[in-house]
Amino acid sequence: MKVTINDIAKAANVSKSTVSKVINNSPTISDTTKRKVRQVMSEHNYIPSSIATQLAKQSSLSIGLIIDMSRREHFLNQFFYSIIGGIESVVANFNYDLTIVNIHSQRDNFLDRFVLSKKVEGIILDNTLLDTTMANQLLEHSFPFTVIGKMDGNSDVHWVDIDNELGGEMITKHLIEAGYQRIAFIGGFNEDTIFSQRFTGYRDMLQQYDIPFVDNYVKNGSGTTEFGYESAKELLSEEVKPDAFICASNYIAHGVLEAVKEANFAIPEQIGVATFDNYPLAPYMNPPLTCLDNDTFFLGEAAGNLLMNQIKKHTDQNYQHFIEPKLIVRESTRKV
Amino acid sequence: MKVTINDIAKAANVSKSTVSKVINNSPTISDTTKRKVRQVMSEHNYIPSSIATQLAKQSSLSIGLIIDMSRREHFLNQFFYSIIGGIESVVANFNYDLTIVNIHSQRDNFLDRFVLSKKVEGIILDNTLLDTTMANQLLEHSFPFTVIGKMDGNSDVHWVDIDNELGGEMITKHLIEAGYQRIAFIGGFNEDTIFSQRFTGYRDMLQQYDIPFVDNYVKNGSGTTEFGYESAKELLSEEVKPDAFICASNYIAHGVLEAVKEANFAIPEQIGVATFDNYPLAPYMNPPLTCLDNDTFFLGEAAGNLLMNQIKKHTDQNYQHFIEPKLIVRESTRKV
DNA sequence: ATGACGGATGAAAACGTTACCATCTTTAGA
DNA sequence: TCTAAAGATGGTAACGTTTTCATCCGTCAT
Repeated sequence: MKVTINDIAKAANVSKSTVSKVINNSPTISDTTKRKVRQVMSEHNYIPSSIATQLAKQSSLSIGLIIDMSRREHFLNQFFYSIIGGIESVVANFNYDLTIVNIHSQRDNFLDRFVLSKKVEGIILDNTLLDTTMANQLLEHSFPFTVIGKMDGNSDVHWVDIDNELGGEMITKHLIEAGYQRIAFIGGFNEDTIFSQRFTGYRDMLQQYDIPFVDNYVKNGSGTTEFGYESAKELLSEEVKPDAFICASNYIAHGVLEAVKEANFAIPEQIGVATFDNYPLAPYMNPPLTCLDNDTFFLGEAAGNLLMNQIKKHTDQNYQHFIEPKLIVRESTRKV
Repeated sequence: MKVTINDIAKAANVSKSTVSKVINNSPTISDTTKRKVRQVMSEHNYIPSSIATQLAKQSSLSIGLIIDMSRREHFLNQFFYSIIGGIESVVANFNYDLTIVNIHSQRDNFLDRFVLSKKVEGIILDNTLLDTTMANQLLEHSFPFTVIGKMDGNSDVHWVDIDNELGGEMITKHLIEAGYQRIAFIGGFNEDTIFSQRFTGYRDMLQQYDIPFVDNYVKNGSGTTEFGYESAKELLSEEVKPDAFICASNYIAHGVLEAVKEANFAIPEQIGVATFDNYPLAPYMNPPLTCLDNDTFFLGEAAGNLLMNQIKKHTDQNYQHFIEPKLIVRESTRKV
């Protein structure tokens, strides 16, 4: 029924070692033999068993990406597609495959079943998914893993993250240099460390430019469009209004945009609006929105490289690092 | 170094057959032996090798999802996350894992290397990715596969698809019943079979209600915001204007919305706007957009079930079927 | 007391490769 | 002509499980 290396060996009148060497294109096999064996292989429709090869070579040629599908708001999820694209592009170079594992449908035994059993040779996961116990277990087994998202404290773990604090600085600096004076920050920045990092960048940059930090200009709430709308409306009705809004998400930005238009202020001439996390429709808003663009494909690549270097035991000089976001300036902040 | 089943057997003073049976919780092993062996296993930090198990059991417990990352506009890509979620949720029930393979970075040998070598036991792919050659090869090897997207002609292949024609009918019917009379269809419907299916549904429903089909009300071009804007602007400047727009994508819808507002028509009172493919920001548009919602998670589940049934050799009575889209009515079409 | 049976366990053969080392055949150099 | 080295190929032991039988040992019915 199923054709194996033995069948080929017999049919080609050689030993199975020879067949194996032909498969792996060993230089010690003569060209004539190679031709003959390959001929027989294709006549018999022979494909070597991946699993047997894995066992003999002691390598599964796959890595795992751990996610939690139950959390819709998860960072990894939001940029899932491009992060995967980045990871895939690097592991494919090594002939590795990428297996997705939903930690939520595996909860307890996923480490044993999937990881330590060596079904994959390394894993990539989000920092919110990695608790101390798991980290220790992985380190203990010296099982290769890479974290997406900054890890404090543990100098052994490899991680890569978007530099959100820098992002906060960049977007703030841009607004200041564009001529805006009273910059508000609308976000749910306490819910999530990402937001609080961005907020820190915002505050630091104000200070750097000697612009007073106005407590009231910072709105902290849910990340909804309604919240953005209400916050902007409220701020715009004050004596001394902000002349620019930094929005923590595109949902918030939509609300802010509405409120500003409703109050009949011109964007960007009177009010500037910028938001984090560039998204496909941002260039098509009215006006097109200035955004911070996180190169999540590159983030995936970086994570993939960090992991593959561990697996291949290449030393990685810089295994904890940030990726710079890019500022994409569009109409919504072109004051001049 | 690495602890195997033999080490456990020795340490527990039993044969490795016994250890194996304990691992698989065979009922023929006495409770005392089970306890003893389990004790030893955990003392030695023993985890059975997944690969060896795969070889012995002749089963890899994984399936593959084939995608083409180079095509950003790809249907599978657009709803990647929720489709994956659906697939994962069903395969996880069978203890299977999901491996993502980018056909683009594998082009030639992916079938041999990944599929026929049995690295995965079945695959799921998009109908645009499956040419006749590949289909025949898979069928010839009786390798389980399931297609996302309708397949004409071949009665053997398992597929599941969103019923786009029905979707076109539903959205058109809704507009008609909401009281709109002259419904335009803005899309790039020739580029893609999805759009042409939707267009068919639109035309059929007009006919069903004896509403004349106005050639000029159908705009066929690129799927961009600009195209939507220009099309709507043009149509709104005509003698007999449309009073409703069906947009093939949310990009187009943005453009249409702009043009309608600019021309100072009230939505939904004077002009109705509806679009395909519900997206997160749709409820937060001004006004919130009526959309067709494709339950892509469910689509993933359906594909997963189709595939697992093949792998488990359960006969599937209905292995070619459509999934009904859902209409989500929002402000943009609430004429009354 | 004996035979049959059922419950536990073990021995050994798969599963389908790779990799090490030995062997055999040429070929080149002296 | 002989020897050493290089070039091809094969034998066999891994790789780490599962699975099929066979065996052993009590126990129970006759």
